[in-house]
Amino acid sequence: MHSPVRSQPQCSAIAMPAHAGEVLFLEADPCDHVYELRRGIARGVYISPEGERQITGFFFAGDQIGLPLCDRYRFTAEAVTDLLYIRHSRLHWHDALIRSCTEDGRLHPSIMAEQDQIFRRGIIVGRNGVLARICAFLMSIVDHLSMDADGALLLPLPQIDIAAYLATSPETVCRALRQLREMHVIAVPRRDYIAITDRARFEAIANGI
Amino acid sequence: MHSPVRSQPQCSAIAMPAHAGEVLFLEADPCDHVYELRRGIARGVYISPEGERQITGFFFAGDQIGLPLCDRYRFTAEAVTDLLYIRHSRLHWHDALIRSCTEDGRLHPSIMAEQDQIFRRGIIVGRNGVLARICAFLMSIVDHLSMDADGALLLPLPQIDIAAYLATSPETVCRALRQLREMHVIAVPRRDYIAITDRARFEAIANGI
DNA sequence: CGGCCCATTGACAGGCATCAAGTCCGGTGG
DNA sequence: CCACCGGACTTGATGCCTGTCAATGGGCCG
Repeated sequence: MHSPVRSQPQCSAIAMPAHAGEVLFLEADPCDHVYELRRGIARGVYISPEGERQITGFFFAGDQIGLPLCDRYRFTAEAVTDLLYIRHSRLHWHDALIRSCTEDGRLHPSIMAEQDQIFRRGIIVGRNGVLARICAFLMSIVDHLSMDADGALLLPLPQIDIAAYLATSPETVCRALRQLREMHVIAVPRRDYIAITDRARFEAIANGI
Repeated sequence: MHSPVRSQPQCSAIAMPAHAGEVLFLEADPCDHVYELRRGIARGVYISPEGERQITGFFFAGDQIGLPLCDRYRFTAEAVTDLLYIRHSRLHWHDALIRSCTEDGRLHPSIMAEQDQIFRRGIIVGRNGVLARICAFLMSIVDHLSMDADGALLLPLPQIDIAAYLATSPETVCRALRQLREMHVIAVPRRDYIAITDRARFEAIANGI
């Protein structure tokens, strides 16, 4: 069966743009495409039947979003910042999977990466104490953040989204960040920037003191 | 279509027993085997560096435990009740995966099942309100429970484990169950049995009123 | 029968959600 | 260039939820 409509051979050559807030795909849509993020940050959003909004994960450059493990997307994907992404067809991704399976003898790394992320959020949200949750969350994404000249990390995530990820309220996130600032564990030199000033204590809090 | 995976003469012929509390494998052990549960209930346990214990999921008859997506198990697997299980070698499982991949054109269902379970716990734990968490949890496992003659479901899970799954305390679980009983949403005819007496309200609570 | 673990219940304090203002910032339009 | 506007962030006050500690009861197993 050859690819129907969207058989762009140059498919992976052109990165498409998306503006902040834009929707890549909706929950329960048939997963016909895998989105490979090239630049920017995206979020996975799950909305319960009554409108409770949870963020199931954040995606960074290099991540694959919306793997077709089942027929329909389990969450909605939205751009947090402006994006560049590439859209692979489901079949193309499936071929790559089988190739990686038979050649390397291991599963496509993106499957593990996706599951790892979901698993990690479960553990983080399962902690009690907002300080621990925030520090654990920041630790889990710190490797994906770009560092400024003076050592500050660019963190372009609205606190609303952090709250939705950590299953708490924006006010609580704000207060927790202030507390960390007053403890001299982190610093916020500029808007959207954060610096970890006391790494040891930071990790201690993340792991539950 | 002939029966797919289960044609192993020796391997799958003998189901091994395990007693309640027994460990199947430990977190961070190399995942050399996949455990197929035939009878009983098992739990996945994650223990944080400081000893905080979370249950990442429950496994029922038919489930595959410990898929080798990465090199090492991400959680410890323990028997909740007495078990019967079959242990497949990693290679054997991998072969079955590739076969299912190339023949059916879809991934091994167990991968999806595992990810589904992890995802669902994240959503459940992310809710606030213990009543909602408990009802959502029970809804998610009710299909795996066997029903008694009088319509009561066998639920052989200690409240301690339910609490560790829901990221709360055993006392809170007990109080929440009592509250549901007083609301006539559930009934507890015998120890380890539960009956849902008001399905509509039950689902309403599970979904957040 | 004794011991142990689990379930239950009560008392209490602390954390966090919620509501309500107020402030800051970037963007837009005049 | 400036004024305006809307959204995000911040802060305070308040009450409920739930975690914690402690004690009791109950069932199971040795």
